[in-house]
Amino acid sequence: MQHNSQSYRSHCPINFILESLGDKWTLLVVRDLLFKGKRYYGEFLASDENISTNILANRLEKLETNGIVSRRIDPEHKSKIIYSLTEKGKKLLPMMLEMTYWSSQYDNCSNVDPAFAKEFERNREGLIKRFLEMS
Amino acid sequence: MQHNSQSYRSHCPINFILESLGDKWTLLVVRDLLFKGKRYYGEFLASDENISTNILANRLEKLETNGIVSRRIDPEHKSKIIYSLTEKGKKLLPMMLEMTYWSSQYDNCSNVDPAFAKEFERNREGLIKRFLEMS
DNA sequence: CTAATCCACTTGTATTTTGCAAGTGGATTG
DNA sequence: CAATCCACTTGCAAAATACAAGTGGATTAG
Repeated sequence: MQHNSQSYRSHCPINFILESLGDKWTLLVVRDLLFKGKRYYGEFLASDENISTNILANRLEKLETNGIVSRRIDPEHKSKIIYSLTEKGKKLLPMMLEMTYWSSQYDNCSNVDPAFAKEFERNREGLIKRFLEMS
Repeated sequence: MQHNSQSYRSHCPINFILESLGDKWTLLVVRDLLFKGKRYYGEFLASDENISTNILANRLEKLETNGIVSRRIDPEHKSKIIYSLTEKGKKLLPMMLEMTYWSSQYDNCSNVDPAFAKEFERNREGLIKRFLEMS
């Protein structure tokens, strides 16, 4: 499941990120962690896109293997597991915001707050900082 | 193959971009158009990652359907087809540069020029403009 | 103390997508 | 006019995905 340096198709940076995150589900988990404050398996399962439980388990495992997500036991409920983003995971924020901005321009049913696009154009750095403090 | 507004799993912007571009191959084609000046089917086929010809044909079709890539006949060789990015496709550049920057930080075999990361940190807007003029 | 419930998964199976090899058909070149 | 180039298409085996059901340990309710 994990890559060693020889198993990559190439060392192009675009290819590198695609081999870690390039599928239809993985970034939805990152989104839930980054923007929606989700932390539990059951919370990811409950997202609008209806991810299946085996796919979710597999993606969380890959994300942990790749050092993007970490797991720990909830100290208050010892049968629960808390997922969170590592530093490496949090550094995906600027890319995620660019994705959000692009989609807000081209999805005519987008649920992005129109104020976001304006704020992003006007004060991108400030927005990034604010989101980082949140997460 | 194409989406209508009801067929999306959700209207989350991250989900929107994933449904257009979220797989292990599509963005490699965008990369070749954006950064490598490729224009012909055979050039995409020849990339380092070894995309299969049926997958390439399928992804080019989806990209065209989604308005990210356009096709025209090469006026100088009428049996050749030139692929190029639309405006919508070119607007993926900032996201692609964020991906490149992230990978350059975390792939220890990255082939990204170390000067890129420094320039990106120092003068992101200028870099984006320069790349856009190129493409 | 015990039964029911919650939680984070795992398992099984049908369907879909992918990867690989080979082939096609029209335009161009020699 | 035969060979080659180009942009695909086809067939098939292997892998990944979707959906439904089940599991096993910890917590809660009575």
